[in-house]
Amino acid sequence: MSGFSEDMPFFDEPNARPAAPSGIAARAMAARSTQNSAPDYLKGLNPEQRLAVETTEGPVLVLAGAGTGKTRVLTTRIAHILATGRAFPSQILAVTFTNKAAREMKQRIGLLIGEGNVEGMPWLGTFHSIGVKLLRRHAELAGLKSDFTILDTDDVVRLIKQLIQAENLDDKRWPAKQFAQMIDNWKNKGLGPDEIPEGDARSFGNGKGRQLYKAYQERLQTLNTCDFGDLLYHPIRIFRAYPDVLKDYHRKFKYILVDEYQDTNTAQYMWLRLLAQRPNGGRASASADSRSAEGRKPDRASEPLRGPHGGPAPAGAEQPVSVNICCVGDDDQSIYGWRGAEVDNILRFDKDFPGATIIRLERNYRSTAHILGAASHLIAHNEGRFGKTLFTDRDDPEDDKVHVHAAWDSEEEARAVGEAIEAYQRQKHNLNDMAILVRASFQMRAFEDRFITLGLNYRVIGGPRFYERLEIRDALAFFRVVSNSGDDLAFERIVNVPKRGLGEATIRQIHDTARAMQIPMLEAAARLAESDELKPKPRAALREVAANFERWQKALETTPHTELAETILEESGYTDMWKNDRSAEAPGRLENLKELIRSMEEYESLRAFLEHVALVMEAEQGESLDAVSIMTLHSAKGLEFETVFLPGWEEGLFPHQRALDEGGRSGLEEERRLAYVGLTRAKKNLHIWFVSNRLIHGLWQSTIPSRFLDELPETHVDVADGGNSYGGYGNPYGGGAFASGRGGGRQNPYGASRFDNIGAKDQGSFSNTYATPGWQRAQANRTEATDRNWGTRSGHQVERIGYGETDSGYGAGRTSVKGRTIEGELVAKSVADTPSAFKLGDRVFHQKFGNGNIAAIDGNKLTIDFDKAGQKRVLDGFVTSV
DNA sequence: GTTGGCTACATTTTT
DNA sequence: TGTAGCCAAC
Repeated sequence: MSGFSEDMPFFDEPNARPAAPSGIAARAMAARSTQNSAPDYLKGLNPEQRLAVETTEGPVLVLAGAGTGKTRVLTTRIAHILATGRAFPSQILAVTFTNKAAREMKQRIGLLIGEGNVEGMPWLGTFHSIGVKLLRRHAELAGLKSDFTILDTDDVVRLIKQLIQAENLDDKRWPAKQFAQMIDNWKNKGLGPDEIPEGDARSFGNGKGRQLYKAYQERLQTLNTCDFGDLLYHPIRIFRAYPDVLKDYHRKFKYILVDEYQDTNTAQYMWLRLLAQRPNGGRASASADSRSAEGRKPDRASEPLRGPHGGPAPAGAEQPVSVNICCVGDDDQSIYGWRGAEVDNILRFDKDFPGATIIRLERNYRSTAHILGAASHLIAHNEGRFGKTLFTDRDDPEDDKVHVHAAWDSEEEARAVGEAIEAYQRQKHNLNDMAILVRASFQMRAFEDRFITLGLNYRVIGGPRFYERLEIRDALAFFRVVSNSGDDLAFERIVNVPKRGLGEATIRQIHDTARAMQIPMLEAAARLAESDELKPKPRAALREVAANFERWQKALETTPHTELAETILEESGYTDMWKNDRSAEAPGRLENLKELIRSMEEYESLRAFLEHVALVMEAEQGESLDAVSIMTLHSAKGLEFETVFLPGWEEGLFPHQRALDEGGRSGLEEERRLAYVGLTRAKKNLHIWFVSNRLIHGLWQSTIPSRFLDELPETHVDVADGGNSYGGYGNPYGGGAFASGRGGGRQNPYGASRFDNIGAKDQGSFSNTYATPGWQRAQANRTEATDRNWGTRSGHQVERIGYGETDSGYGAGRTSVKGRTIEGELVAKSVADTPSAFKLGDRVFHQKFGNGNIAAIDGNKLTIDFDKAGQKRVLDGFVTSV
């Protein structure tokens, strides 16, 4: 039943501690016992870090502030467990959130313990990759075969769309994408179709939500596939339904480590608890030093699994005891609440794992005292946190304060940031050491434009990835069908690629046949090709397709997979299709296909490769180029840079209006944590910017400085760009003007911000950048540079890490302006319906663009021909009659 | 099967 | 304002 395979030798291991491993570990132990001095790997740890490493038994929560050596603690802890012979590698489970983190840990552990020296590695990976590993072993318990494939989000949406249509629902009214999101949310909470709240079920598809969810799960099963959520959800269900399976894992894993615990969602939490909590008296807790038993409080002990449907722990009435679980995280860096992460998981750790040791890492090795001071002061405005105060011994009077700058609008902001970067560059700073971290991706555009004109190398990180490119998906679809002929979604994607004259009608017919006979579409296609139900042309085409796949599937056993992959792309006519394509992207796509084949070499089989692609969506990129990084604050988590620029600190953008509207106070707190993450990325230099005018949805809006600026402590901040009255530092951090209630209706309740007047000095300088040659060149260049993933223009290089050809939308910003105060006036009303007080041809004045004549009026939106700035659309509230 | 015009929408994103 | 996605028309 348990289906353990050969690489789990521990079943024969004695119950007692394993014999000490060989190699470095043994030497470490020897060194320890003979000289009574710490082994090498412990050297250089501070006392808290060392405590976190050496407290191996019982539940431990390490609250690791930004830059306090979190990864080091985790990896050293693993090394320590191994070196002291507490466990074999295979008895350690280490979970991370991202592949990047997993990779980094693997590397570091390899360095610490010497790769060749230990038999096997710990189970180290992302929740999802470990989920796959588990699920492959017990696939049959989830109604799958062990060679199941993993669908990507695109497939999921297409599948759901089919189901919605099959239910005769209007797929416009009930968007598949939305439902996919709902399913994902449910799975993130560990909810199956029968467990979702009635309200949820009713809210979609004329009350057919539950039915659709069920149909979806059934469909996945017949296709022998999983979605991402299933990788967590199935193991949880298996653990619950088959206690003996779970028990095997209880015996297996003696030590569990979790990275970024603040980001766990409910499902991940359940998964962890199932693995970590075991029946009392079980031998699994034998190694515990009894701390966990002693300190147990009654409250949660009888409630083994929290959550709406957290059934009883498999062990029944026995009191659960947790293993040696060590979670590392930082509640102040929890920024993924919007996708289901529960900060609460970390805040409640000591209740969930009674008797937990909590260790704080507060000594920061990254940033200057000014940066830390600013960050700490800001984050202190949040309630509901463990409370940590980062400190550093560093005390260099040369260190710069945190700079706050004002700019008139986003262009000026980009220009000024560009200048600052060039200034640093002149002081021999590397571009690689600088980063611009934005709240929303639409902000990136201004910087890109500017840097292209300047010829400044930059690198955009984030966005759609390698595997999401059209040609990669197509190629993978071919491979998937070869690997799993039941993968109808992949089949549908490529039956008619390249074009073979198989239109909708034929595909429908294949579909229907497949459904009727309960066979995969590929097989149905093969049968149809042999029948006379089709017209000669599609029939011949199908016959060829079927013959191709049959041949490739046979070849799978005999041909090396890279070779086969190449053959498939050749024989299917796919490569030719792009070779014959004259469009600009075609060569790049062929290049990507080559890259794909090349990357397959590292994997031992086609299946292994497909799994890798499904789980690891990032394209690994060399960073040979010296370039400024531009990315969102979210993707900056975990990174550090010498110099950091944080533009766009304005109300509505940061904190984002939507976070405020939808998340209320907790939304605001998450935004604040995001700000904290941003601040703490900087090692030495930190520059924050805000503008007074921003173009949002094509309209110029006046903005007010972010409340977060007022939350920065005066002592560590230097407000740059002098020359104007900032109204002194009156009411610096406005004592909780917004600390109560959820945002309140009005946006600027702390009116007396010390930043209110900054930027005003620019009034009257109608910098007409649009008309400059520079701007126009930037426009022209932009298209060219962004069309390719790698644009090389006259020595200037642009790198897009993870960006595919779909340059996913710049347009973004704020959805609604309701309730938003602009220059002291509530705009909501005027946006809605108040007709403009102006007439066509009126002469008006605008702060940014100067004088002009009204060319068109659309409600309160005016199109104005400005004398200098050309035609612009602005809200009527921003112009005055002349 | 492609193309153009229309509409809806515009935060963050991993796996 | 920009764009993606969809449908109707060639």
